[in-house]
Amino acid sequence: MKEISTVSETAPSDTASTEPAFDLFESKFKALADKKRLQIMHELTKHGRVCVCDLAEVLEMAQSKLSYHLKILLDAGLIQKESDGVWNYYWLNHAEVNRLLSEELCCVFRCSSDCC
Amino acid sequence: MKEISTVSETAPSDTASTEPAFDLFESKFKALADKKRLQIMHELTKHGRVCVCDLAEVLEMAQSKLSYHLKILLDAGLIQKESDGVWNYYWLNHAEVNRLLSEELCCVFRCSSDCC
DNA sequence: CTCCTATATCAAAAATATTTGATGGATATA
DNA sequence: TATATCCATCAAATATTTTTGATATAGGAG
Repeated sequence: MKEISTVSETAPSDTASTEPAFDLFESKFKALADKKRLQIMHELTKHGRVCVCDLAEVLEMAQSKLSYHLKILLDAGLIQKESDGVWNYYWLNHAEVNRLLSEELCCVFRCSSDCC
Repeated sequence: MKEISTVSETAPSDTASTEPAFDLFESKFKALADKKRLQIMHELTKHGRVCVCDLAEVLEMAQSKLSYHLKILLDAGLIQKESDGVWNYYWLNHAEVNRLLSEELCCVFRCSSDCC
């Protein structure tokens, strides 16, 4: 063990309770940590409010798989949902996305139009 | 299938080749998608350049596990490394973190001091 | 040289996440 | 009512990640 510790200088009360909500961040980054889901987010960025059947067509993804991934994004609060009869529409939760991601990612996820 | 497609209006050339580098983003978000690794990032945010043995002590994490997670962060380009004799030091790659994450996350990961 | 510490890496086990195909409920349409 | 579409959910099969304990390497101290 190193003798001169640069770590223990912090207050001893610097423990779990005062730490940020890593669980929450973890779930959000987990939701982003998948190429398929990033593609979904990107489609929503480009097209706004899209129904599941159109998404499935554009992304060439099996319906049940798409449903699975949409649920993960929804549970993480990154997208929002609304039903209209038989159709279910999804769109980005821009507030949440902006809260999380840098402006540099705006071309990909943050804005719906030409912000870059 | 819905009759009035709002999707097919985009150019037909709107396919894979013109899409963002989702693979790259995936790997970076994957690296962030773990509570342990977020804790590591947070420690580096707070303390700057830290050696592995100190990190292991603060985080109460087995050495081999810590090594595993550090490697994932390093491979994702989120942290950087330097050896000094037997000791290996790690610190945040602020440029990369800022490129990825919002300013709102600065208290957690982006800045080393009181920027919020 | 010998011993000790710091750290990476490896392989097996355990835990999680994803894919797939099937099923069922809800709504629309004839 | 009968039938078709949209979509969520479920269970089983796969695939990927993480943990764990053991081992290996390299640098310092004596």
